[in-house]
Amino acid sequence: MRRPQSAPPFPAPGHDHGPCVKETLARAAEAFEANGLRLTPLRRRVLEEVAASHHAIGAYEILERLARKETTRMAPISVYRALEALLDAGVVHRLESRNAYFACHARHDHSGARRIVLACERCATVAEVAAPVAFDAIDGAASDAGFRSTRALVEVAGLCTACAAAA
Amino acid sequence: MRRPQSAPPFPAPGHDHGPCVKETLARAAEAFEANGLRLTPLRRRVLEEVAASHHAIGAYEILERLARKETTRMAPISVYRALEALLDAGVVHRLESRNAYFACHARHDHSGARRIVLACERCATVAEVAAPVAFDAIDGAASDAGFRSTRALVEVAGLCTACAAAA
DNA sequence: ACCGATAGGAAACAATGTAACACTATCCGC
DNA sequence: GCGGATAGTGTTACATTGTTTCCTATCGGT
Repeated sequence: MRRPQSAPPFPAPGHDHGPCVKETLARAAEAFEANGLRLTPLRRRVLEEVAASHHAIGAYEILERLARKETTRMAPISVYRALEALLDAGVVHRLESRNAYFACHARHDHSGARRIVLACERCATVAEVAAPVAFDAIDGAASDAGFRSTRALVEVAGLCTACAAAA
Repeated sequence: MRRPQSAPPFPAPGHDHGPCVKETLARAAEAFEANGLRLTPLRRRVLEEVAASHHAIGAYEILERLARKETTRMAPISVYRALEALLDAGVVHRLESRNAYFACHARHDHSGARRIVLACERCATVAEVAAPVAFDAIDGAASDAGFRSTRALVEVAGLCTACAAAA
């Protein structure tokens, strides 16, 4: 059975992105609230930049974009601190293989984070999908090797639906 | 069936490391030869540093260790170029989640590279194991999402046999 | 001898990420 | 309301990781 997706992981090319951002911000507010933390203006601005697309974006790119909008240029550390808070809150993830950050566009459980990341090599769009079988197999292989795994990172490069069709 | 390993992926704590290095160097010479390239002194020295342990090591750490041995300090670019050649030859891999490099201590097929990387959080030892089921599951999940995958990166953090026993 | 491919030295730079310290804001218990 | 604890931010400087550019050398084939 081809497990159906409630929402397609890759957004349609010309989709209305407004709701994506809005929902992400709402989830962020919720997540911070739930941990007794605050979605401050700084964190909100950083999150807005990250969530502005379905691409992974570098920390300095965020810095650059905010600087263009805001007349004052903040220090890198400010962006990194905001990113850390957003990562902890689970509303932003890090694409390790590219040292970049992307917004989590779905309301899922991130304790455990057993989701794989798909990154399109052509359009740079990033999506996450659940893959329990894959993680079970990874844990099994690790365990067979006498390894007690605590966290598995899976990042897949390839072509998203639209780019595969275009190619 | 618990697929048996010809050699245990994690070396015994006090194992004789000499043969590991020797075999890795031999495989490197072979791999370069096969591609019409050369295992030059520089590349050999860099490889020796990487292969000196079963840990992942940073490029600048390699630079540092060579500088200590050699009176002359080379430029970072030299190490990076050597590493690139070694990566291409498949005798060194990169631990993406830590921006570090480790020697491949087994003679396996690198076209495709469907192996997962296990990195001990306590002793920093790195090992690779085959996990065809995991990669099949990853490809399946990607494909279900309409993603055509070309390369999957799997890095697992946890505790190796020895460290799990010690903990 | 000459050519193209391979290899590497030197200097500067680019990109990514942190440490240390000072300060303000907010919340909570009394 | 006061005082301490925690959370959040600014500023400066620094650390780590990786690259661009230009030039020189070496090797193998013709």
